Parts: sequence; structure tokens; C-alpha cells
Amino acid sequence: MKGIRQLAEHLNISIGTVSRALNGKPDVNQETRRRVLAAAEELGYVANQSGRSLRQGETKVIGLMIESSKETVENADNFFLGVTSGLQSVFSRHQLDLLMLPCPSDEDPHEYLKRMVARRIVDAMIISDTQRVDRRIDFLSRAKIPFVALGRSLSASNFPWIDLDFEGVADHAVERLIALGHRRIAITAPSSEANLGYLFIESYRRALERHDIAFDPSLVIRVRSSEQGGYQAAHELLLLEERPTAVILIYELMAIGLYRRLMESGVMPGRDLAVIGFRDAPRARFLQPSLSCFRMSLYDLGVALGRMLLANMPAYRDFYPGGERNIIWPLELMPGESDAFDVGAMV
Amino acid sequence: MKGIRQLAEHLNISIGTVSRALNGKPDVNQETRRRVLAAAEELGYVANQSGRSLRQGETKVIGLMIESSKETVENADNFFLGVTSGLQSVFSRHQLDLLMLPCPSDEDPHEYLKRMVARRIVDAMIISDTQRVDRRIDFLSRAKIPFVALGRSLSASNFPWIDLDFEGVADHAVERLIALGHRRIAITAPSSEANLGYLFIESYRRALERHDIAFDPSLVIRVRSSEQGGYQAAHELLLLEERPTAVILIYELMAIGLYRRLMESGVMPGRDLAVIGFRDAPRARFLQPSLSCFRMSLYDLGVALGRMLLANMPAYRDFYPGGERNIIWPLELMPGESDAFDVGAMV
DNA sequence: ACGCACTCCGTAAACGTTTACGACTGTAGG
DNA sequence: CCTACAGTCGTAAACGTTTACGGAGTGCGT
Repeated sequence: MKGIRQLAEHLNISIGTVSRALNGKPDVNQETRRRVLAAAEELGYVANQSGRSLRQGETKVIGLMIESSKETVENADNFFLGVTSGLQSVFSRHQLDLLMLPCPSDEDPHEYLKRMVARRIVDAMIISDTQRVDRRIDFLSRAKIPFVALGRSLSASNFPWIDLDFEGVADHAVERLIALGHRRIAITAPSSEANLGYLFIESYRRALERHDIAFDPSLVIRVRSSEQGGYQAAHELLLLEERPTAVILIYELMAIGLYRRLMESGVMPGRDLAVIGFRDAPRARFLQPSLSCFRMSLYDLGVALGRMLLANMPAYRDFYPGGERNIIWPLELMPGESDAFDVGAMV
Repeated sequence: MKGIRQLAEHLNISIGTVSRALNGKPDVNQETRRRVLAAAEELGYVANQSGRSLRQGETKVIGLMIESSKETVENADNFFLGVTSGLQSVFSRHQLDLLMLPCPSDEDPHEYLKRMVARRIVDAMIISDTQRVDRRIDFLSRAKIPFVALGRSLSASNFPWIDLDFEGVADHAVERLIALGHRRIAITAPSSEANLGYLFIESYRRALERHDIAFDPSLVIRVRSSEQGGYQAAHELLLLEERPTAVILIYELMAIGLYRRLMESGVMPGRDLAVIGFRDAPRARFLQPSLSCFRMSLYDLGVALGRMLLANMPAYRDFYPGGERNIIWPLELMPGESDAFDVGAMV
């Protein structure tokens, strides 16, 4: 089966009518529609997407932009896959496909995005890893491309996004540690311009000050959010003259490296140093001692992202009425053994 | 910037020449080409992909078909993400995009694939989770769509695939356990028609028979390859009248549930029961006792898959000459504590 | 002066759809 | 009998490219 033309000839019907019949347009006879659908089914005809896209100016494809250095992906754990899966559960209901657009690490994300948009290969975009000022957001807003961001940003005033509740987590973690008697609490953050680290630290600082604990910049450890970063973080912690009694990790995967480095120096996590982690943490349960960790459902996050995006696309808006334009995604504390001790008992 | 027409008008050049200039065709003047490229850069022109696809009959998109039940994805760990990342590193070099095609769990994968192919939305396919007889393979072969499979199959005689070395792993694991004195060795396998389980069990059976140990069907535990499946596997193991001293898991994630169930009955893995796992196993290191496990690099696997696919596409063949058409992907044993005891010491 | 090869460029057809428009029925109402 | 209208359907243009074809100009050898 080649195209709609062959199908039309086979039925002795004009090509226009066939198209209308297939697309459920009203002005076509019941009986003809039945014949057309039957023939299409029989001959296995499906409309060529390129032709359709060209004519209608829409591709039925949603782009998901991710940064794709080997390192990033390996550290990313199943974060993206989990989200992707939720996204697809929403999209497939509308026959939308998901295109992964990995921005090479040596290219400017903004330029990459512009190129992909200019190619007219997607109808809408999902961007992640938003920067504190992120030109992609201005660009998409101005170009009127529907999009949703996984992460806040200072760029543009009002765009749809979902972001993790960094403030809530930092706040909750600090409160919890203080309640356990801790006064010197370290925290890790990425050194990049990603907005995420900034919010995290800010909230940490405010929580401390609420308890009249002075913010000590030397307790903010700037390392990569990876296993190796955790190792290095532990290393730097151990070098501090006045060692903290607790540490908050911005990414639970870091705990692995951190534990290792600590043990090498005979420092026992959960006894000599309290540790609290963050983000989806299936691994946290298997560490010894088990990691206290804030977690969430990546799948649900993906579903929410997908819904928010479609609510911003004229063609699908009606399916998702009245959704919020911004969501702070809550996380739930899973208490483990890594911070389950009273610091008062320490020397 | 709308289209090539506007660009041509802006330059006072015919649209045909502009196209040739942009696409590096030979019959265009050096100076004109320079001007065209400069103007395109300045005005941010990028060719519309739908128009191009329609004309050339190729989309520059590779489809990756996955099954997308919520359960599957959550259990899949970062398996697909790891592979995806390797794939993209190959594809992005050729400006190819990767489209994820999640087959709804309530639809026949074969029908789904046919529809996607008929839409002409991809130039080539990667399929995974191959069944023992898999109509998708016959279909793709007959339709002459370039593809590569992650997994063997009995369908079609000669198609490109990469598969994990199930035989090698089962063989190696059995040999290792026998050397440690074990005689009753259980094994888990999925109950589905996936080819993978079949090969795994066959190799296990042959390894046993090589050592004159009779194959006991009751030692083949049919459970899902998930954490819950591991729990259930342990449950069934404990019910056996003559309890095995070792178990081989077809998926390392199962170890988590298995450990839990065993401990509930006071059976200590690594002391009362030897356990060996399989597949990429970042988590295995964090179990207590640490899991002996066969592992591999998902990224490298993705790269190999991508290369093999391109080697089968006329337009890219020249870049990847002389590759093999089939690869049995080797895995490496990472010894842990979960099988590090001599069964002779047991009662 | 002529033919020929070569370089460069313009013209127009083609890819497969969707859809605006108008044409053709038959029917009902005046 | 004329008009209006609803229900169907065919015609053809449009979407943005690429590319086969041929034409114009130039240089060169005969």
C-alpha cells in the first residue's frame, strides 16, 4: 500500500473523500465511510506522517530535551526513565510520540534548541535542568512554542513549570537535624548555574537562621552530584578543622561515595555523622546503614508534566482543564538509620 | 524566517540554488554558497523536516520500541536509559534523532509496529524484548526496514541482533557453584515467551548434566523478574522439601525481595543460601551481604547496537564497515559475599 | 566561426496529505 | 415551478523541500 491515492483508486472514490472519511469529518456518507475504513484496514493503509505534518503544520511529536554527556546519563540513574514513562502514559492517549533530543555537551543548549524548533520536528517541548537565567525559556515563550520546564528559572515571568520542593526538603532536613541536637550541619550543592542548587542552599540558610545558627559558607560543599562527588564531599568534610555532625546531600547517589570515604577514615555514618539524602532513592534502602531520604514518584511527576504541557496546547487544552501553571513537587521523608542517633551522646 | 523561499528572495537567488548550496551539492559557485550559508545563519533558517522528509522519503529518525507498562518501566531500572545513552552517542554524530515508541501493554506489539512503520515516521527500528517467535522480525525483514534487535529469536534466519550471553552466565554460575560444593542449585526464569528465559534455563540444564546432576524441574522457579518476584521466589524456595543450597537469579533486582523473604525466615543469604545475580547491577554492591553478580556496560551495549544498525543502513554503511551481524554480549563476574562460602561446611 | 566541455543557475515537477470551494443531487417549502 | 438547503462528493491548491533537466554563459581547441 503506497498512499491515499492508491486507496482511493481501489475504491473508485476521490482522494478527498477518502481523507475526510478517515479523519472523521462530518460530510461523508455513513456507508462510504464504512467502506473506506474497511479497505484501509484490509490494505493496511496508514497516513504518511510527513505529508500530513507538512500540510497541517504539526507533527504530533513532543520533544524532550536532555543533556547527554556520558557522565550525566550514568549518574542520572533512572530519573529520566521514570519521568519519561509517566510522560508517555499521558501522551499515548493522544497518539503523541516522544522524541528524545539529547543536546551534545559541547553545544550551547539554547542554540541546539533553536535548531530543533526551526526544523519543525516537534509541536511542543519539555526542557529540564533549567539554569538560573535560561535563554531557552525566553526563546520558547517568544516563539509561542508550547513547553513546560522541569525546574524553575528567573527567566521570563510566567511560564509553566514543575520543580522539586528543594526548599521544603532543605527546611525539613535542617529542622529534623536540629531537633536531634545538631548545630553544625553541612550541605552539598552543585557548582553550576543550575537554579536547583541555589534554591536548595537558600532554604538551608534560612532554616538555620531561624534557629539562630550562623550560616557558615565553609559548610557548603561544592561538588558534582555523583557518586564520585559524594566521595569528594566526604573528603572535604574530613578536612574541616571543626567537623560538622551532619550533612545533607542534594542527591542520594552521592551517599555511596560518601559512605566509602567516611569508612576509609573510620568515620561511621549514622553514628559519627548524620546523613540525609534527597530525591528518588531506591538505592538508599540498601546502604548500610540505610539512608534517611526524601523520595517521590518519578512516574507521577512525569504524568503531571505531561498534563501540564497538554493543558498549554490549544488542541488538547480541553482535556485538561483548570490545572495549575506551576507546581512545587512534594517529597516524602523515608526515615532510615543514617541520622537516627542523638548528637548529644557524641563527644 | 519562514522557508527556503523567503531566504531565496532575500538573496535574489533561485530557490533551487539555495537548496543546493545548503546541502553541499557540487554545482554551485563558491561565492554564492558562502552568501547563502551566511544568510541562513543570520536569519536562523533551518530546513523544515516535514518537507524534506516528504520529498526524500526519509525522516532521519530512528525508532526505539519498548513495552511500556508502568510495572515494566519501574522494574527496568536504568537498563533502557543506559542503552539509550549509548545509542544517542552514535546517532547524534549523524544528525539522527531517537524516537521512543512505547507499545501500550494492551496492544499487540506486532500491530503497533506495523502502524508506526506505515506512518513512515522512522527510517529504522530497534526492537527489544524479542519473543521466541517474533512476528515483528519477519515483518521488518520482509518490509526491508533496517532494524536491529536486542535479543535473539527463532524467527527469520539471519537478522542483526545483539543478545546478552545468557548461556555463558548460566554456565559460569553453575560451574562456580558446583566448584564450591553445591549440588542442588535453583534458578529463576520468567514465565513469558521471551526467548531469554528459555536460553537461560537450557544452558543451566546442560551445565548441570555435564556434572552428572539430574535436572530437577521443581528447581526452576517461574516468577516475574522484579523485586516482588524475588520475594516470591524465596517463598517458593523455602517451601521445597529438599531445600537447594544455591540460587541463580535472572535479574539482580530480584535479590532485594529475595533477601528480605529469606531474612524473615531466618535464612541468611551468603551463609545458608548462595545467591548469584545477573545483568547490570549497580545496586548489587549495596546489598548486605554484597551480591555476586554478572555485569556489563549498558552504554557500550547501546553503542554497539547503534553501530550495528547503521551498518545495515545503506546511507551510513560506509562509516561502519565490516561489523559482525550478530553479537553475544559478554558479562563479567563481580564476585561478592553472597556466594562466598563453602557448602561443605553446611549441615 | 564553430563545436564542445564545463560551470553555474533557474524552472518545474514531485513527494502525500488536508481542506476550501464549488458542484451535484434530492427534498421540502413556498 | 422556483428557491433554499442539507447531504455528499470531486477538484485543485497548498504545505516546504529536493532534484532532474535544460539553458545561459564562458573558455578553449579546431
